[in-house]
Amino acid sequence: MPELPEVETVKNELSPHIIGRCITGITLLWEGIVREPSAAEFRSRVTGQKITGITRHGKYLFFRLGSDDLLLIHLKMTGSLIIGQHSAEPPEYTQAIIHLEGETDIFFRDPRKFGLMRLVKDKSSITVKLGPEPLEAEFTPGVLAGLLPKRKAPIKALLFDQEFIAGIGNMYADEALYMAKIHPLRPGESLSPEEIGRLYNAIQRVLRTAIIHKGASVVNYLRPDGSPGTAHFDFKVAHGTGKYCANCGTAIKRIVVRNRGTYFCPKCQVI
DNA sequence: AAGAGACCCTGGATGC
DNA sequence: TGCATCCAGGGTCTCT
Repeated sequence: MPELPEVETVKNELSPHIIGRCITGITLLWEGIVREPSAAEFRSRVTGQKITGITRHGKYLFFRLGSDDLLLIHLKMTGSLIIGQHSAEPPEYTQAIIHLEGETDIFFRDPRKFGLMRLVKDKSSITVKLGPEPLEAEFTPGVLAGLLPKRKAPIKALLFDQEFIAGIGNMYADEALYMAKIHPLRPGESLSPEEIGRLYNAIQRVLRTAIIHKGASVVNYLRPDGSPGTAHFDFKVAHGTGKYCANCGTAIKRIVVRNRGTYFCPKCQVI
C-alpha cells in the first residue's frame, strides 16, 4: 500500500526520468482513472505539456505542467507508476499510459482501480485538508502534543487520518505504535507527554527507515523500475498474522479499528 | 466539531 | 476440482 515512504520513493525515482520532458500523448485503457475533467479534455490539456516539476503532499503526487496545470496522481491502495519503453508491452493491470518524448512511457498500473488522476489549477484545495507533514522540520513533538487534547478517537485512527497527520496509513501507524509501546485503542487525549515523545520519535524512525528501504511491497506496490521495496522486511507487527513479538515473544494480535486491520503486541502495548 | 460507518473495487486467499 | 465467500484499505461521503 503506498503510504508516505512509498509515494516519496516514487517521486524520487521518477523525477530524473520525467522532469523537463514533454508529454506526447495519453492512453487511457480505463477512462475512469481520470476523475476530472472529462477524458477528452484531460487528454487535450495534458498532451504537449512539459513536466516542469514533481512534488508530494501526504500521499498525493503533483506533476507541474508548463501550462501551470497540475496533474494530480493518487495511487490509493494498489497503484504503481512504472517507467518503461514505448515499445514495451504494458504491465498487467495497466489502466493508463503517459507517453513522453524520447521513447519513455509511464505505466499507471492499478489492479483494483482505486487510483486516480485529476487536473487541478491550484493544489491548495487538496493540501488545505492535510495535516502536518511528519518529516518536515515544522513537525515537532510540541506540534504533535498540540493535536491531541480533546481527541477521544483511538490513537490508531488519528494516525491514519490525513487531516491529523499527512502521509501515514495503516501499516506505518501500526509500526509506529508498536515501536512507541502504545496500545492502538488508547484515546488520543490520554497520551502522557512521555508517550507523545516516544510516538513522535517512532513516527520519524519508522518513516525514515522505510524511505531508506524504498518503501514496503506488501501487496502490489512497485518502484518505478518495477522492483519491490524492502521496508516490509523490517515490519514488526504490520500484517503480522502468525507473527510473534520480537521483544517478548507474545503472539501478535489483530483487531479492527475504523475498518482497518490493526496489529499489535498485547503484552508490550497495554491499554 | 468529532467520531463512526458505508462505499468503491477486484485479485487472491480461504472454505466447503 | 470448482465454486462461493471473504478480505485488503486508500479517500470520500453521510449520518449522528
